[in-house]
Amino acid sequence: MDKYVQILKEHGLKVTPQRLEILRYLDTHKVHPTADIIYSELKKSNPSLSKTTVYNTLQHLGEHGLVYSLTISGSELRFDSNINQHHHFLCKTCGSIIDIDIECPNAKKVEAGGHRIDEVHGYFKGVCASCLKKLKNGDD
Amino acid sequence: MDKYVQILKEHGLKVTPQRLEILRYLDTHKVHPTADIIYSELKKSNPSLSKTTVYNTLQHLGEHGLVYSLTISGSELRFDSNINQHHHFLCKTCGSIIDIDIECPNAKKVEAGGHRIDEVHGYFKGVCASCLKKLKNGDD
DNA sequence: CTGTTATGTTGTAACGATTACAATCTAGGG
DNA sequence: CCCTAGATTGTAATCGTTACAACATAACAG
Repeated sequence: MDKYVQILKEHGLKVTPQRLEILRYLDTHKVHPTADIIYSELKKSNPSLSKTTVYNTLQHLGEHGLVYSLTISGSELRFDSNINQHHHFLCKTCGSIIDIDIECPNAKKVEAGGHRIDEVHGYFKGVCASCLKKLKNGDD
Repeated sequence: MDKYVQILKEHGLKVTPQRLEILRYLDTHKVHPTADIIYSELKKSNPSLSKTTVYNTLQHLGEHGLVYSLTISGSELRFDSNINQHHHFLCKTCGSIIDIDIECPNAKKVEAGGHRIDEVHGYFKGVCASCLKKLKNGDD
């Protein structure tokens, strides 16, 4: 059985072509796309796709822990299908979001305050190594 | 001289009644308000206040490091006048944002990757201690 | 104190991301 | 194969934020 069909079934979600395509897209394009990017890309092969479907599906997948939404940019949500705990770096020059493979060692302290943690987001913002290099070369 | 007048002058910003009021509001209401909350509250004493002024001022203050904007909610910016490094907890039940007084020990690792870090955001989302207590009592 | 000017303020309109809604369609069980 | 709950679609509405142009004012020079 198709990998994505199986994932949906395991979570009790109805299997539809749209959901399969969105799942596949997220799994094969790990660049933290926005809903609009997903919509635009998938519309190429499925012109009747609705943006509402993309939003609905992303929400459903999120409720089932299959995707994770990042608020790092502040103006739009970005979606990540990598569920392992990791942090993100946003380059304010080129706009790219880079995975940072570290976990937060502080969570336990927060739980010690009596709160229940469902999500941990670690965001760093600045200028990425690649853009820094370009800036330096520009100075010559 | 007024504390807020001094802050503005130190940063080369023109001193206007609007800016003073916004600065004062942020300094005396450390609840991470949205631009709209600041606007609504200050409009009571200054009915001619424009929302654009609030946004412009918040942006200016941000550029001068006097306020810090949080993207924790994903749908709106929230503003914090506490410049010391700390993290935030968003309660998905009551919506409140709680300061978590810890620093991120991971920043050095990110810098080791060659990136330049300007901002560090640590967000936890879940249910706060107070809401958890209420939920428990409700079970009785 | 007064005139000048750069800068700040205001109100309205535009914008972009997201959500609401109602009509239509379809996956999946019986 | 049929039924129905749930999914999809398209449009319109909403919300936070930004753009813009007219007007007002802070700050500085004289």
